[in-house]
Amino acid sequence: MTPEHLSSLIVDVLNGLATDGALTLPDGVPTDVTVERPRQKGHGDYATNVALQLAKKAGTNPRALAELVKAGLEADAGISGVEIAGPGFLNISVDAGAQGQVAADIVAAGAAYGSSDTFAGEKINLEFVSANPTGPIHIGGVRWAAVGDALGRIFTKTGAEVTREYYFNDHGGQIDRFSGSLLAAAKGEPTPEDGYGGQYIHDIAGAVLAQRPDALEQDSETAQEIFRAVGVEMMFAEIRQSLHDFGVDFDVYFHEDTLHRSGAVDRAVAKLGELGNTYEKDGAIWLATEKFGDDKDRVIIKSDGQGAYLSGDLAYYLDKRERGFDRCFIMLGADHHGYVGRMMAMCAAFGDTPGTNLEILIGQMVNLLRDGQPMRMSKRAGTVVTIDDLVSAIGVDAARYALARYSSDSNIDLDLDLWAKAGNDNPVYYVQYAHARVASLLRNGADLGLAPAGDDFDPTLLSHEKEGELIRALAEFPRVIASAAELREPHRVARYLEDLAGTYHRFYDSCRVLPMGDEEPGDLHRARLLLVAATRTVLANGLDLLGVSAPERM
RNA sequence: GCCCCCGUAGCUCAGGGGAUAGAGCGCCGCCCUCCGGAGGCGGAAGCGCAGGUUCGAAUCCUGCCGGGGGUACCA
Repeated sequence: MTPEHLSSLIVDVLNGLATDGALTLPDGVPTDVTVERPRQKGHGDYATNVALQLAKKAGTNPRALAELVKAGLEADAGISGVEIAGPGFLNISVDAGAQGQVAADIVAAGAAYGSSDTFAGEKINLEFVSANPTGPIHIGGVRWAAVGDALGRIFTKTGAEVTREYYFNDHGGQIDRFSGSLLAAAKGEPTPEDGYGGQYIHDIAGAVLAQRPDALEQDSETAQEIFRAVGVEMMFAEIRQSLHDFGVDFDVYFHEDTLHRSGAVDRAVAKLGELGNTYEKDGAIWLATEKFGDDKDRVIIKSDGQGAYLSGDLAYYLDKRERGFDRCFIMLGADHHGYVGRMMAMCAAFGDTPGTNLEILIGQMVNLLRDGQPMRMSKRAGTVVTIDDLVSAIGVDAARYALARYSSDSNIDLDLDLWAKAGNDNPVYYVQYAHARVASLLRNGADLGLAPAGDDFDPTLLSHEKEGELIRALAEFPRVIASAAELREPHRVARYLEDLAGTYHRFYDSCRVLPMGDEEPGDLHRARLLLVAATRTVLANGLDLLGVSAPERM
């Protein structure tokens, strides 16, 4: 008996009452009802507030409706008891056998456990990181590397077809400044006024020269073009490598430049014009975004004929839609939240539905602390903290977990000393350690010739209070994933795993799993071993959703 | 000025309207006769302020206070 089963059972009961005429709901019976785990002991294994929710619509009082539902539920063999409490809550106790069976089901499902069809049939495009190829990925982009990739895994787990995409801004003025900076560095000249500083510029300039020793002998326009083409390619390769090392590989690396070269920008602008959403003013072409909720209209083709930055986004969005993505996600840092209004307006200007066809997620800022002090980052001072710096400081697992365990709505301070520590106060170790302990216990069982219970499994053996709590925690996993997907909040998975680790520890403390001393191995040992195996499955599957390893030993 | 995010325990943070608000760390007091003490049990301690909606608000709405980030024919 999982919460999902219980929920549909309650719906069945409500439908039965409606058919019998005992219940009249103007809006019909809901297809889904809330089933939650009460935090209070004595409130049953599960609780539902359906009677409270529906009483008013049904023209009855909550407790009277609760009585009807109670009678229906008690008829089911998987339910051992139902009580009505407070204003009309139904507190439901589940039969130990029906509950214990969940452990076997989890082990049988294995790596697939937690999957659902919540987003089945959805073609989802996730665009994230998309850091400019003018320097290494800095910490702001890394947050979305961790969270965006986890979100992709979560969507996949809930049945969606996911494409991860990186938009590579290799067009426009900043690229000119980047190549100008490389050229200056190669010549030994100071960094141009509006250029990029930092050691990496010199490194790349040197690398370009090594590849093209003739570069400085060309006229300055040709030379700059060499530095642009080769430098951007090098930067791009470095970014891809860093992301790969971080465990994030994109399906599509999309080059902005191709949109301008292929005429895609012109077509997108023309299309918006046909829809009556552009106009000319002061020699520029404007997109009428204000009527779609933006603060003001935006230039898309500048008066010099060049596409403004937004023009690439228009064409890119259109391209994604033409490739069949009904849901396009763009993940941005809080320093770009000002784009949301114009992007959503742009989406509407194409005749699409903002919030459905286009969804923009904003991640707040990340600060890094070392020795309790914030690491001040400045591009000019060359003190940018990159993805590689973070990984070398705390490792990939800790970095990904640390960035994924907080709501993206919160700005966070990551204490590098804490996250580098092998200890209980480091949440990633807390969860990974639980997995390692579980794996160790299963190994020890195997050494004793004890395997988790198989076909002979008697689920009623798992009737201890702590066993029930652990099983119910494990049974939550699919719902946690589904809600993480629906709310676009991967941190829920991390928090769940931390709770699960605690629940497991309490089970382990109360319930001896392996035989003690010369005790004869029995069915209870093997049943508990099955429950331990189920726990391992969930911990491993959960960590995998975050892109964090599940070590066998630590 | 206007826009976005945040304000919950000493600290870092969870809590998608529900019953007595949680976790980890820190603090106080306990538990090692065997499966990993990176563990378990108990205790002290909290929703920024003021209104509103609701049978019910940390959660939704409004205002204020405090912190962070934005507000280009740059990309």
